[in-house]
Amino acid sequence: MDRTGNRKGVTLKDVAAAAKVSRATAARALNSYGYVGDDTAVRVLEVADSLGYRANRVAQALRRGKLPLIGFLPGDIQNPFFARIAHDLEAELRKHGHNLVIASSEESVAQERELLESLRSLSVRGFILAPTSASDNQHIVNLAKDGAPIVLIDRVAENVRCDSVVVDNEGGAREAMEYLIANGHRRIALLRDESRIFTAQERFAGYRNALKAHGIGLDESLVGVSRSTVEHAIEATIRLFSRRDRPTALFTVDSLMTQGALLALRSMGLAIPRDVSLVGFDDFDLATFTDPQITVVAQPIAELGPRAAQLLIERLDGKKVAPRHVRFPTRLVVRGSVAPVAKKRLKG
Amino acid sequence: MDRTGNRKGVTLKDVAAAAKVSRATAARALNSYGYVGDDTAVRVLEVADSLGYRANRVAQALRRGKLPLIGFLPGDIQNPFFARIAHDLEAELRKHGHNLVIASSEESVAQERELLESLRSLSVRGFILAPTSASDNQHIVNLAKDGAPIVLIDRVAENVRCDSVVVDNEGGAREAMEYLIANGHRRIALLRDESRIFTAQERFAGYRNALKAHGIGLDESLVGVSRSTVEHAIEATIRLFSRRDRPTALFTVDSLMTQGALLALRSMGLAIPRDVSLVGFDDFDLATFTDPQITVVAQPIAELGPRAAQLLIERLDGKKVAPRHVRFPTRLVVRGSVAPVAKKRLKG
DNA sequence: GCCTGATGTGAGATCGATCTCACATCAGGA
DNA sequence: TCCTGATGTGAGATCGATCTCACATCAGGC
Repeated sequence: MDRTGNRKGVTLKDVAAAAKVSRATAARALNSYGYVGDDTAVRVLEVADSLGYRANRVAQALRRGKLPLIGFLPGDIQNPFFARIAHDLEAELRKHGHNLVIASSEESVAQERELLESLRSLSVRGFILAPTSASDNQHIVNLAKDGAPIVLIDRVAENVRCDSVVVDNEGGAREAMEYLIANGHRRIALLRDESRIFTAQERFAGYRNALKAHGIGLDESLVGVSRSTVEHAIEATIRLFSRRDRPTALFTVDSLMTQGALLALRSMGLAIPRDVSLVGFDDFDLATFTDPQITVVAQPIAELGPRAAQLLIERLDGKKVAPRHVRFPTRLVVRGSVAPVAKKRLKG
Repeated sequence: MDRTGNRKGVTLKDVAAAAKVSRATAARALNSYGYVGDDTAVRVLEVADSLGYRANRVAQALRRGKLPLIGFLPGDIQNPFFARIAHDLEAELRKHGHNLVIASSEESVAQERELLESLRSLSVRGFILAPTSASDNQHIVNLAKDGAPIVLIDRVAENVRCDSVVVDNEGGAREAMEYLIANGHRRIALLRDESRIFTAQERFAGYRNALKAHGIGLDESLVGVSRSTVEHAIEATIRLFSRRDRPTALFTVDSLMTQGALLALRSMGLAIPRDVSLVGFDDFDLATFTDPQITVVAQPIAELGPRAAQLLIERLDGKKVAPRHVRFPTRLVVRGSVAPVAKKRLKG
C-alpha cells in the first residue's frame, strides 16, 4: 500500500548483478578508483547507463557523513536584498554540486535556533546565514565550535569564529548623514529595524557618529523602529512624522523601509524633497523612477553572494586559515530626494 | 586528518548504551511505538536529552526512502512573485517537518531538467515547480509517471498528470485589455516573456481574445518579448516605443516588466497616462507610489503558496484522487495609469 | 498447575553506497 | 622453479535508524 513513489529502483546492486560483477567492482568502475579491468569497467558503465542508474545521494551521504546541501538562513527571503543573494548563492553553489536549502528565520532568534538544529540533523555540509541577533547567538557559537563550516552574510554575530561577508554599514550610514547635514538638516529622523540586528546597530552607529561629529544632539524620539517590510515601515514613518515639529529629513536603513517611507510620506501629503529629504540604505529598481529619484547608499550586492559562496567552498575543501572577514565599501548615489533645508526653519 | 566537523557524534547506539538497553528499545522509547516499559522509556528519554541526542535524518531517510525535503523550482527567485511564494511555501512546509530546497531554473529547460535530476537523486519527497516550458517537458512527465508527488505552481505543463495552482491568466489579461479598449485604445502594445512559458501563452491569449472581440486586428509588431527582469524590460519597451506610430497603451505581463516599462517610458520622456496608458499584470508595492499610480491585474498571491503546499502535503500523506487543478481569479485594480486615448489620434 | 495472551526486550536484517581486507591471478626477476 | 609485487575482484563491514522476529516474563483463566 506504499508503493507511491518507489519506481526509482535501480541501485548499485542491480547494476552489479546485470554486469555480473560484485558491488565493489561496480562501484570502482563507476567512481573510477582502485583497480578495475578495462573490459569490466566498460561493461559496468554501459550497463549502468542502459539501466539508467543514478547513485542514491542519501546513501552516499550516510556513508560519507554529509549531504551536498548548504543551508541558507536569510532574515527574510522576501526582501529583494536576500532574494538576490539567494539567487547568487544558489547559482554559485550549484557549480560545485551543492543544493541550497533555504529557511527564513523571519527575524526570530527562536526560529533561527530551531532551523539550525533541523538543518544540522539533516547533515548539511555548511551554513550561510544572516544572524537575526548580533549577541543572542550561543547556538551559532556552538555550531561553529563543533566545526561546522559557516559564513555569516550581511551581518556578523559576536564571538562566532567564522568567515563573514558584510558591507561598511557604519561608513555608509555616516556618509548619508553627512550629506543630509551638509544640506543643512539638523532634525533627521532614522527608520531602522530592531536593535539586536547587526546592520541596524552599525547603521545606527553611523547615524549617531555623524550627528556627534557635527555637534548635533541625539534625539531618541526621532528614531523609529520597524520590522523590515513595506507595511510596517509605513506605520512607523507615519508615527515619526505625525508631530508638530516634524523632522526635515529621513534616513531609512533598507530598501523595503525606504519604499514604506515613500508611501507613508505621500499619504501624509508630504512632498520629497520639498517637505522632507530622504536617503535610503540599499538601492532598488524603482529608486530612479520615482519623482524625484531617490538618493541611496548602494551596496555591491552582486558581490556578496558569490564571495560568501566562495569562502564556504574553500572551507568545505578543507582550507584551514583564520576566519576571514570581508567588508565591502558602500557608495552614496546622489539623486534628487535631498534638498537644502528651508531657511525659515533654521533657528538662531 | 578529517575530523573537521564530526563532533556531532551522539547516535542512537550511544543513547542505548548509556541507558543500558538495546538500540531497538531506545528507538521504541524515542519514537513511542511498540511496547516499552515505563521506567525504561523515561530513562531512555532522559539519557537522550542529557546526551543531546538528535536523530540523524539522513539515516532515517535511507531507511524510509525519502528525505523530508521538498524541491521548489521557480522560474526566478529574484522575482518578488516567486520570492513571496517561496516564503509562504517554506513557512507552510516547515509546519510539517519539511525543509525547502530552492533551485531556480532561470527559465532554462536544460537547467530545469538537470535540477530535477539532481533533486531526484537527493530523494526529496516532492516537488513544487513552475515549469519553464508548457510543452517541452518530457522530464516532468516522466517524473510524474514515476509517482513523484508534484504540484505545479503559477504555470501548467501539458500532459503532466499532477495537481496545479494557477491564476486566471487569460481572464485577467482580457479584463485589462477590455479596460484599455473601453478607454478608446486600439494600438495596444504587449510586453510579455517567452512564448514557451505557460503564463505568457495564456496572457497573450487574453490579449488576442480581447482584441478579436472588438474587431481589432492583431499587429505582431506591437508584441514585445523580453526576459522577465527590469533591465531586459527596459530595452524591450524602448524598442516597442521607438517608432513613429507608437502604441497609445501598453500591457505588461508581470511586475518586473511593468517596472522596466515605467523606467523606459520615463527615459523616453513619455508621460503616463498622457502619452501612454499602462496596465500591468501582478501588483507590486510601489504601484501606488508612482504618479500616477499604476493600474494592475492583481493576483491573490498570498493564497498560491499555502494552497500548493497543502495539496502537496495531502499527496505525501497518501491521498489518492485525480489531479486537482486550482485556478484563482484575478482582479483588475483600477488606479491612474490609464487615460482615454487622445481624440486626434482616432482615425475615421 | 498448565496454557494463553499481553507485555518487554534484544539480535540481527535492512536501506544503498563505499571501503577494507583477503584472496586470486599473472608477469617478471632471482 | 619459486617468490614478489602489480593487478583484479569479491565478501563483508560500515554509516545510523528502524523494523521484524524470536524470545523472555508474567498475569489471569481453566
